[in-house]
Amino acid sequence: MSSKLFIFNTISRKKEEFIPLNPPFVGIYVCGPTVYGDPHLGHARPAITFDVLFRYLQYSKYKVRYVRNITDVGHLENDSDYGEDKIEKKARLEQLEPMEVVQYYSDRYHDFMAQLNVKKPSIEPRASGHIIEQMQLIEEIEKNGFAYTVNGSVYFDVEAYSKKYHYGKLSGRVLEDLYSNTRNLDGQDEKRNPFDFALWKKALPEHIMRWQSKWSVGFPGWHLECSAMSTKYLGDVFDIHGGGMDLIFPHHECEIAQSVAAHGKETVRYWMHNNMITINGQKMGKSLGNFITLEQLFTGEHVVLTKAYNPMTIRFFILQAHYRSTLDFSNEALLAAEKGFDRMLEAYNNINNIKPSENSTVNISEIRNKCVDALNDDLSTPIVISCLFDVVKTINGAIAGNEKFDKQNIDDCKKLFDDFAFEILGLTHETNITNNNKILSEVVNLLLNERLLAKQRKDFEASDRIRNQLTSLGIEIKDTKDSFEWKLKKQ
RNA sequence: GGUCUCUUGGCCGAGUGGCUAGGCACCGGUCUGCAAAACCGAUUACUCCGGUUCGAAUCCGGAAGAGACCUCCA
Repeated sequence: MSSKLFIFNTISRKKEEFIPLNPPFVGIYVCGPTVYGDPHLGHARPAITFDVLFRYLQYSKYKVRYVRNITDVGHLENDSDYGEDKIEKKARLEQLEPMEVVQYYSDRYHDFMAQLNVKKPSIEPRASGHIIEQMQLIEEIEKNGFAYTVNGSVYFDVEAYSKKYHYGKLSGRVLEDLYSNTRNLDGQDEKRNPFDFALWKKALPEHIMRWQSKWSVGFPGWHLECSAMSTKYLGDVFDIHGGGMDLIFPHHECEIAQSVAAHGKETVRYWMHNNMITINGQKMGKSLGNFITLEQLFTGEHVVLTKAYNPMTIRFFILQAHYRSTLDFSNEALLAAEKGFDRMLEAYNNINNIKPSENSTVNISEIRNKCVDALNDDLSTPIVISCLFDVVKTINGAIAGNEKFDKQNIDDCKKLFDDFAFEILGLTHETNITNNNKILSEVVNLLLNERLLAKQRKDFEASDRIRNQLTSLGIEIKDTKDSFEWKLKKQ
């Protein structure tokens, strides 16, 4: 089978072989969060998707520079007419500096991403730290004749641009359609055309974040930061740009236009977009009241959840779907994922209990090849997981005596999980609470030894009483031939 | 309204022109004093209507339903 990585390039709408510009180096830029709100499921999906890409490329011996930005400028506009940002409102009410809000939610984001075992990017630039670069970019665009200034605000001239280049090539938009379909919102009379977008915006008196520029005291347009920061850290042309599908238009379309307008060429070679998340089949949205933050997920405090889910369950669940499919969250689906993932870890822990035999009935290298092929086929993590479950089945079969592993199989099997489940998919073993709490562990062993004695003298009433009480406390008991095993069940 | 995408068994979710992933649930069996776990086995699919084909859930056309985006909002 092929050992080449293919990824779906949004701009060509095809799977393309991934060939880095300067191997072994790979540059990736992913749109990170706007840190004015608590991190939610919509943040987890791109973070995990591109984390797996990052991990897989590193596993494949590439030297990857992964840049994921923090947006902390441009969205603080204090517009009391409509659509006021709740966080901004809160910041204002509590008399916080915008940077305090930014710091708080950046920390929250980092904390939750760490819980999801998302690796830190190589560079995490902030828009507010790159105002000069953004101004320089505007000047380039201006110099090339693709921008105009009105009342201290600078706008990108889409019409001028589209005479020379193709505006809409990423999203498939047609300019003529945009003429007729773009809504006319208030406060847009400065623009020549409704689809023009701001490069620099003059600050209103009540606007908090503002910088001096040659055009006005103001702030950069919201598409600009990614164009400026990606090329600053990854070069004029770089390999992969990722983000959520909702960013394709207008955000990424505008990024392309800005870069081409400034440099005369496109900067991104492969565009990758993850699909959205739904809750019980419905779009997740603040207005619909079905918005689930990561904190709510981890504590279980949300109407659609019956219990708390730990971060690895969420990660596992997200990876069970392909990143370009919509993924539906429901309590039932999460329960199923939790159980399945537990079973997988249980089997992994049981590898050590397999007694090696002379011959073998399993073929681990074949499954390993399937895993590699799956990842090479546009990061098909669901297939990798299904392959791992095939191994789970053979491990359990070996314990039950239906399969035979030789010494090499056992090592290969362990390596397979270590590489694919843990290193590349980034799942982690649960820390076994029995190891962390010696006293609990010894008390449970004590009780179960008493139960064993009761069983031996056929006092089943006593033995069942001990078992039932321990079970109701959340301890799962497994009887073996002459002994027992136990573990703590999740809440 | 425009552009695009999707529609798989009780639930989630892969996939390919014919050999019918995987997880969870359910059912039967093995094991067990009884359970649990595990193992073995069975059952339930491809929204609808046409067409292409020896053969389509997979390709083409149409219908219905769902979703995404349509500008300063991630």
